Amino acid sequence: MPQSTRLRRYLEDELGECCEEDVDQRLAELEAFDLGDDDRVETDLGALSALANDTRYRLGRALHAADGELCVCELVPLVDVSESAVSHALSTLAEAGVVTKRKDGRWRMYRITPRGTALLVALDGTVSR
Amino acid sequence: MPQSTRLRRYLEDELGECCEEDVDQRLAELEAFDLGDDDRVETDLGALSALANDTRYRLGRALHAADGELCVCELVPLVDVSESAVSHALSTLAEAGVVTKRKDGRWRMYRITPRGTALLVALDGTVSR
DNA sequence: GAGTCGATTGAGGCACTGTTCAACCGTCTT
DNA sequence: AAGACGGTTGAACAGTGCCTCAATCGACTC
Repeated sequence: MPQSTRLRRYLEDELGECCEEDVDQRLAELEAFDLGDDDRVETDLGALSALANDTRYRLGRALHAADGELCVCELVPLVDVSESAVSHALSTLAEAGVVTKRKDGRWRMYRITPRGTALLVALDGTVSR
Repeated sequence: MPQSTRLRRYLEDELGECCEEDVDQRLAELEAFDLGDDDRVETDLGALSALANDTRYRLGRALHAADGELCVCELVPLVDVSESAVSHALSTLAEAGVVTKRKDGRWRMYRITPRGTALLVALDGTVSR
């Protein structure tokens, strides 16, 4: 963490003039927030980014509502893009761990994962507030 | 929903040859998945998009870990971008309902919202699966 | 094995995102 | 009132993202 005189000033202000020690402790606390390991961050960003798109969000919603497998041909009519776009979208979702993919003859079946479900439930549980 | 002969074929296949009635019912079910009202979708996409960026995600994490208000000057050292970028990022997060903003003299305080917390907790509860 | 079908893949183009830089806005100090 | 300070805002530009089109692949049918 680079030196930040502004931060130091703020902390001295907030913690009162008490002592240098408290300021240092707070600086250490703040520094600790930073240590999300990068793999974890990348994975989380992947999941969030995957759902952060109209098409993919709607596909996720459909799979969540279906509460089971859906075939690509069932998903295509639910969104307003080409079949190719749906395939791209499902691929992105799968790579992000939001859905799983299964072959069944010439049909491809998709199912939402616990992670995808958890994110949608989190949104449902916090509507407008 | 546009006509989809492929879908109809799939449903007849899956449901067995039983009867036309079941196929129609299934089609109605699928159609029902679609009716997420658009405002809701937009809001959800806003929240997901807000967190789907390295800088904003880390800021959200820090505010979540802090479990209370943090000042901009405390957040700047935690991410590797300019102070201006942090301001932009916090503004985006606030507009998306992921954080709240409060003025305190010349300091600006930010705090994570229940919605932001819920999303991060959802991710934490579903690591690598 | 030729043809059909469901679905995926890659290329290309346009729109959007995220950052920095510079100017600016309130607040506090002196 | 002048200046310092914390923070925000807008413009500009590079980098991504998301879609469509065309080609392709594997599975099934005849």
